Amino acid sequence: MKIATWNVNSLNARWPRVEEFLTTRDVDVVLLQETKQRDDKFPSDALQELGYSSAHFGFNQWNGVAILSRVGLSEVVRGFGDREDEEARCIAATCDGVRVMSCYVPNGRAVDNPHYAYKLEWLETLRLRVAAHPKDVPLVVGGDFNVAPEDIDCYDPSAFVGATHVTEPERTALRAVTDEGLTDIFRHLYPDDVQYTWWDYRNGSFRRGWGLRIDLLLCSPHVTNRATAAWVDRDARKGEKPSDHAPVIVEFSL
DNA sequence: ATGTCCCAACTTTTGGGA
Repeated sequence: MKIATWNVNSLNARWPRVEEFLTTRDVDVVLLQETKQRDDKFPSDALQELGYSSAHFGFNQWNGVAILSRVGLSEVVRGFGDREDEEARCIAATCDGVRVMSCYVPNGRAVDNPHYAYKLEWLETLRLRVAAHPKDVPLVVGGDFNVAPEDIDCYDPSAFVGATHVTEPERTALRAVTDEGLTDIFRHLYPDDVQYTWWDYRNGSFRRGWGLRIDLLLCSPHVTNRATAAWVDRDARKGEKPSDHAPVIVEFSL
């Protein structure tokens, strides 16, 4: 089984690349973030024609998350349901016995911005949802976490002093999620590999190798113990109209 | 530090977000 996560930065703008990905990468489940769509604009029919059932959670031009699956999709839960002004940042479903969650963690914007506190709160809510998950059901929590877990996941930690994505509170909040029994599968399989998943559109960051590894697949032991490989699909960051994020894929034997 | 991209809108340029 192959599960991918990909922040597409607008599904509408990215449709040709998403279609290319689905027809060439042979993935069973895809977790999307930043679809930037309302549910009624989501291309579920076009996805079905490509062989994927889908579920989407989106209110407007911001955020938006989805799950695509060609191995079944049931028990869909949209969002956390924890606040009146909830944003579309989380959706869960069961695909072939694996519970998957597609997460778009708030960016945080700046350490002194209210959005940063919101980011930490959001991660704590995610931790509670993971803690409440039955331990006998395989779980993969994937998405754009907007946190580089360690310095190895940042092209230049000195350039990020005082910036979001690398601060200790963010890393601690992310670690609190994984401490509930999940494993950052890429780092687990390749402890020393330097790989990034996001490069700013500006400054020629991709060409210069200025990236961060902020898109993660957090796996429960059932999946972690059966994982055979994980990789970043850097080719998806190249070519015509790419997202600023590359997909991350995990392969495991059910 | 900021060389881009994407979206909405009292749209053909601007502002917000990343």
